[in-house]
Amino acid sequence: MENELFKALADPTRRTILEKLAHESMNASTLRDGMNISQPAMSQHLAVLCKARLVRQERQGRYINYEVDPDGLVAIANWLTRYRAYWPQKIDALKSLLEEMDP
Amino acid sequence: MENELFKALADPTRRTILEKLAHESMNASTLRDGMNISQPAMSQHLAVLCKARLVRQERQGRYINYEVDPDGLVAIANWLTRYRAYWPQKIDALKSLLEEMDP
DNA sequence: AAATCATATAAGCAGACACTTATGTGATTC
DNA sequence: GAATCACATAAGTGTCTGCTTATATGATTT
Repeated sequence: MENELFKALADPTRRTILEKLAHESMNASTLRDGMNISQPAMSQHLAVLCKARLVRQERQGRYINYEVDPDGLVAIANWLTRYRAYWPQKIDALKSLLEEMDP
Repeated sequence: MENELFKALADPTRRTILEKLAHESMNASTLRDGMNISQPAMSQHLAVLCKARLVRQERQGRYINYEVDPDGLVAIANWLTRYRAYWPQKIDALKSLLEEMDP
């Protein structure tokens, strides 16, 4: 759902979590390193991100490994397409996005 | 600022306003048509959207005309580029985004 | 210049949200 | 199978947010 997606992204702590996961998948405890946040808080944030399909989990023995879920990102891109008429002529941001993808 | 951007988009009423403006620029009073919302509420929402650079205003005689501001949209696209490694092979959403733009 | 009309601000309130501590669950290891 | 360890849920609290009504601002029109 669209609302869950944007609400999930509205919190800076969750965006930080997402960015960390984009760099490397890891479990919840490792995610906490360097972030001044309690264990339940991290658990709650991850639940919100999972529900928004921005993150997905996969049990890995004793730990649960969290990783970026492309589904949520695609949903944002889809949302952005509604405003394609308003892109400026120079779309550097989109250009770089494209260069990384196979046509 | 990134936080203002996502917080602005986190509210469904504001996303509705943005979508209406994407279809056609208009003033605040016209925007209210069909939306069960008070005049001050609309004014406050527009202020938030303007601050996030998703909407810009331009006085037009007696009215103020509001329109989509590409700056905010580009900022989202920029943010998305951080996760380009996670795009799936089939990127229909992005494809359609590109097809509308001149290379 | 006075009146009018579109928009902005003030003040206050109810609900949502992010955080905490305490406790529960559930898989793994010894 | 009992202990352990990662993670989830419960319950409570302060703050933020979006809404309202009332009032102010500020440009336009007569």
